[in-house]
Amino acid sequence: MSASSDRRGRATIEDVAAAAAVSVATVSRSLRGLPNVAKSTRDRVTDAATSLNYRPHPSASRLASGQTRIIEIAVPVLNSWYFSEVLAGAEAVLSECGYSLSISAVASPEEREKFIRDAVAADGADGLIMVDLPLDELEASVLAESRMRVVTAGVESGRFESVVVDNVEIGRKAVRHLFERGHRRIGILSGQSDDPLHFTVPGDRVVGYAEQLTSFGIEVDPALSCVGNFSVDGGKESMLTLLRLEDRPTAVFAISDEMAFGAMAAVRENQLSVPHDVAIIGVDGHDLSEVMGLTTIDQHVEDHGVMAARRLVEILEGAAESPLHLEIETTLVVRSST
Amino acid sequence: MSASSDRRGRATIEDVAAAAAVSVATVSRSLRGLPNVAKSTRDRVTDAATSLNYRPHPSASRLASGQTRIIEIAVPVLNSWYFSEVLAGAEAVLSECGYSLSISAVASPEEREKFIRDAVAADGADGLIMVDLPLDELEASVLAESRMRVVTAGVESGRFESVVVDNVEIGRKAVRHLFERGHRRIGILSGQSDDPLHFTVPGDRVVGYAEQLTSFGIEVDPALSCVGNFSVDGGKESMLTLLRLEDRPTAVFAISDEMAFGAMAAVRENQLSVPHDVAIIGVDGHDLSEVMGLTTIDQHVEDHGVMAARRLVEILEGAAESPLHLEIETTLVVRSST
DNA sequence: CTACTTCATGTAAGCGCTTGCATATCCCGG
DNA sequence: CCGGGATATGCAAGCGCTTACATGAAGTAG
Repeated sequence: MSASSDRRGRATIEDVAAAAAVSVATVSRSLRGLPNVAKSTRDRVTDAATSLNYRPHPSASRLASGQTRIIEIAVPVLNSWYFSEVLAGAEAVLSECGYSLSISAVASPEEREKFIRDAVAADGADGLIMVDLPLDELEASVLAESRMRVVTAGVESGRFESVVVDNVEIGRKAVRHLFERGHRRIGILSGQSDDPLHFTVPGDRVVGYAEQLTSFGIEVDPALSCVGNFSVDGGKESMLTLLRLEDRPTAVFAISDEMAFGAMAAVRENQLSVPHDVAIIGVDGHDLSEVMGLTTIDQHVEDHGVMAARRLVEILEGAAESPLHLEIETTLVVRSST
Repeated sequence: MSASSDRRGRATIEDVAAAAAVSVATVSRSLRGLPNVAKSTRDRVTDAATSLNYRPHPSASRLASGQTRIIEIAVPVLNSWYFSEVLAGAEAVLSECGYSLSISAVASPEEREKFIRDAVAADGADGLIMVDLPLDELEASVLAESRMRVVTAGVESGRFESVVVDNVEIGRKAVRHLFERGHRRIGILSGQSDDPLHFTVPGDRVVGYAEQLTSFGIEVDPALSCVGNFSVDGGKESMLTLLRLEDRPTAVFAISDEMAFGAMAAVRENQLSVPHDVAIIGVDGHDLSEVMGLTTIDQHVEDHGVMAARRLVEILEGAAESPLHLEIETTLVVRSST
């Protein structure tokens, strides 16, 4: 109505100031809850802001304050059960705390390196959550020197806080469970363990598997170890390979539930039954594991996101930062597949 | 080293200008590829920028230019197969085109309304993709009056471009397929169809189901219709209900693959077999449908995200905007469940 | 050789906020 | 009745860019 709404739609802090008959400084202070504002003034400002449907312009306040209230989150891929759980957990706490979440898919180590350089140089976020993206020395120091606070999830980084699970223990747990069920010939479907800087999770689980077997006095048979690619298909292919063995395993540890699903399908396709002919245990606590009757080691994935986000917010709001590694407990959920 | 790197880490446009011995205006023009810059100058500037590892400060250039190169994407939930596929598709094209992706989970109509008001008032993005979030009249006009360009996915909005599938046709297709397989008593597992402003997809699929049955001269039996909640568990529960019927269906149309998975589990739990006792068809083209042997109507979900993002970018780069509804074809994939 | 174009570059005014500092007001004890 | 410390508010200088406009340097035609 009045002359204030000239600039198509958006009300600025000046409009509010005019409406409340105060200076823009007072509006800024009032709206952000800073001290030394008279109650009556603050009310007047709040009313004016409300009636104008005013929101501070994000870019302007970011530029002026140097804080963006944006959190970047980088994941290897988006369309995967695991990462969308993490994302969901992180989003819930971040939006609750008034942060925006900006996501990027960072598939390869090259992309990762570029992502980090760009992110740091552009300086567009207050914080960064790296999910299952191991950092090399250079990347870590580039990040450490930036204004951004960093929390990693899924992998430890040494220089930043992280939320992790004990993947070695997961491997042990799985073997222990199968051993208790009477299995002695235990196979494993793992992920690609080639590049330690690409993805360390599979390696650790394999280590735990081998460790526990050894401590049970069982020799680790390389023939029983198959490398899939963390996918349903990968699990299926690998399982088919194992089934073709003369002396095939009586139980199989799939290092992810999705691989386990593939494995179950492979077993059934061979007219064999789970768990009678082959017992299968997975890792994740995937939505579908219950309905599939899959025994799994639940790693409470959504909590990874929740914890990482929570910790990052704490750090940003001033909590002491210590390169501590928050460990999420895993729980064995026994179902009909073992 | 030199006096330029005073401001902890970040190089500003002034540093670049100084290094290249030109004005900041020239740096800006050079780096953004604007015309009227001598080749030699542009090279000098580019070199300086590279060696300083300079990136324009996002907030500053956003404030000055009025463009953010941020796209908001709102989905009902993040941890769902469907939405993470959409997200993955959108992210791929947006990052390719140099946009950042900011995500929000918007669960209820109330949150949706708040989300829209905030987004418009804050004016923090150039564009917005609303996935499976129907807009009421007021919301649509609030959005229409904003600076943001909007594309919807999953639902048509009338006022904005959208990418959709023909959900009625999906219902028909499913019934047609089951009919051709000889089934006459066909049940349906649908989602909650109560609130048309909450989610319209289930309703349309039910309509197609009913339509096709009718046109085959089969009366629609309300007893064969069960409302789940788009989840595996929902599908399982609903299926159990149907199985308890005296005259149970010989085939069931689950309006999502995840519900179909639940249904398959329910059937097996009753010592019955799929497809012998009950045939099941789903919708989605879920990653696991192949391994589960589920017949499904693939709706190429990732493409929804790709198309929505692509169209939004086109609009932002100046393409004519027409409230057209880009329709993604669906394809029946027959497997062992029918 | 001059007048008029073009093209290249610089100048400076914002963009809408935040925030350090200055100013004004009020209340209290002496 | 006055000085001084709180408390409340305003002033104005940025934050790091973009961009309209002014200026300068060449080139071109008459």
